[in-house]
Amino acid sequence: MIELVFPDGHRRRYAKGCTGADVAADISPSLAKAALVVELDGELRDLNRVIEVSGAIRILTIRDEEALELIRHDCAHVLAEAVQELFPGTQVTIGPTITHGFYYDFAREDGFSTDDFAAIEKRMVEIIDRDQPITREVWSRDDAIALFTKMGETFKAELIRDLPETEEITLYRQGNWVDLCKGPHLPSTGKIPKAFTLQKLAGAYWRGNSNNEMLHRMYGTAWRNPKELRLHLHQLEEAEKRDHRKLGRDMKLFHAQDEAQGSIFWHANGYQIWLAVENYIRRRTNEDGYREVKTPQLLDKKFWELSGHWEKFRDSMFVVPDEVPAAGDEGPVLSGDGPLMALKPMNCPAHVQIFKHGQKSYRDLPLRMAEFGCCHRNEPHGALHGLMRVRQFTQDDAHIFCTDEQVLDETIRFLKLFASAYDDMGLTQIKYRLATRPVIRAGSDEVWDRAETALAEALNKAGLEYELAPGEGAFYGPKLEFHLTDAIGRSWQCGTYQLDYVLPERLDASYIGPDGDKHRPVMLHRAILGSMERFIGILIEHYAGNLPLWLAPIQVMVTPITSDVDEYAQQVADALAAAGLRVETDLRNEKINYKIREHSLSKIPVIAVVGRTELEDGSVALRFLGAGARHQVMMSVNEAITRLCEDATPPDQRGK
RNA sequence: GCCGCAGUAGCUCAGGGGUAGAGCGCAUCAUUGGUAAUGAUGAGGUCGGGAGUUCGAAUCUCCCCUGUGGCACCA
Repeated sequence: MIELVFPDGHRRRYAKGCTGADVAADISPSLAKAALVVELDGELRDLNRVIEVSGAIRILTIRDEEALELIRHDCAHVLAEAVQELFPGTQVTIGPTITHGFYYDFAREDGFSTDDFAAIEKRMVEIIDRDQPITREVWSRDDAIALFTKMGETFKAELIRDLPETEEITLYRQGNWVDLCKGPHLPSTGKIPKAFTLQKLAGAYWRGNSNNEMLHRMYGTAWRNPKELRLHLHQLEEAEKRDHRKLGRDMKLFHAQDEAQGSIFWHANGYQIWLAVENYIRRRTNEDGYREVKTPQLLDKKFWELSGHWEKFRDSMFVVPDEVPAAGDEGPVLSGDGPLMALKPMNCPAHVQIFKHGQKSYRDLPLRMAEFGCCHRNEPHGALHGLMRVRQFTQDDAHIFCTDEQVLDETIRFLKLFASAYDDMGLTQIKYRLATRPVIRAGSDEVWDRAETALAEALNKAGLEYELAPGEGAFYGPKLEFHLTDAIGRSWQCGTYQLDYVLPERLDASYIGPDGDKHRPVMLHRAILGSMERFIGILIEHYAGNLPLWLAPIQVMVTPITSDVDEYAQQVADALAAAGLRVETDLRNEKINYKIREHSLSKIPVIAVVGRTELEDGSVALRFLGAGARHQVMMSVNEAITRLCEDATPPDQRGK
């Protein structure tokens, strides 16, 4: 006999060799029907798997989050079975669950089209209707490899071969279809709710390596019931409305066009956001002991050779020959013989040149050198994405030259500045990552040990939770990465903080120590926002375009109701503008309803409505975005100025 | 760069081997209206580019470009 303990503390004794299904049936017929999987001492197991030992048991139904995960996993299996039935010769590979759904990677010469989805979904429903039991089998490694090899499933055979020796090899069978899988699974295909849909088709490299074969990945989403599915699809549509590319058009912020692929044309409204953000960071860094510099766009290739980037990243640099182009139309414009320069992809070597200019003393350290540096990188075409991934971008960059002993304090100091800036911007969901030494790297292990320890200690002292990203550091040092999420849940790196013992060496930067000898400084590369472009994209999506007043391009729209008050409207606008607010007037011959709608849709935070009443008593009616007409407030022009100026003050200047 | 999808008016999109469509926007006129679309009239596109099939291509085929969703990459 064994004894099972239930979540409510009850204990029951069962014959050794009973299954989860037996236990559920023993409790109630309805539970027997609803049970999908059991959790035994924290391990999820198939309902029909024999329970050999005593332990804590939990019987999971569709209401449990873990069960939803299983449903998604089973959906992936059913998808694979459907695809193999419909497209003979297709090989299966892996099919895990992801947030909100699942995918499955297939190998097939001819690939697939989204036009195939309807037929595949129909077959999936048929497989569910077959309600075939899903059974677990334990196989020996060699037999399993032989089985899949015989079936022509070379990818599966490779997977098994690479499993650790200790791993138990389990196969799951549903009807005639069999797959290598760790499990667990639902008892039968019929338990899968018909609340799934295939969403998209994409290429994905086998084992994530671009040298390997390209597989065909089908993504799907699956839920407990059709209502949940509909809700999820609706949420996706809503999220798309926050897309910065769409809002960028609607709010007249920026555009991109073929002739400057991957670069942004900032319109007046968009550039106003840029300026507000840039000036904010400029104030914050100045206050924190940085000095701002400006360095050249075009630099001789020797700097990139020295830094090591020429070797590693030359294929994504814009290289420019230093040569007078041919004046005539005949023949090539450039001979190609000129010495090579490159548009800077980063600011570091240029900052080192400033550091090296004139002798530096240990008394100058830490030396914090900042630049809003415009950089160019020839990103792969498939990587370009709105403002998030561009070929020309501006970093709120800075380099701190310091001694080894100063690294910890500087890191803590930076983390404080960083956290406070993001707080002011209203961004709270930040993922901190510590990226450690990559396989190919410069510098000794001892140096890396020291650098990684310093960053981890600073994070701990700053009280920040972080995740480790082993092997993802830069070749010259470990990094801290600061990631933010866009409207549809994609994660983007914004800020960065990198420790570098290599570049000062390679570019021969030194300072005179108290001992009178030359020493190497440590270089800290850091950016709070990262790329201005990407950060603004994130801000737009975070606020769904409804930017706080201090960031909004147009803060107030003064709108007369009839044309008799046009002159007064202009006076009000002039008074607000004189107080430093960004104001426009809408004197068009349109009805007030129309104007309110239009300015609300273009996300202008405050509409100042003026009519005859306001003209008579020298007032304005302020209508705030999202609050509606009921919450509008009447006040004198002077009161409006006081109130709006207060709201429009950047967070770092409040109370000053 | 790789795989899927898309490209028709400024924007959103319909259409589809035989004279290019709608709504919004824009222009003009009328209207002066108190809080999310006033009405009328008009202008605007050789349907992303190139080649091919055809009597005839925006439509079919191929190549290229760009965008887009992923994958890979991201100093």
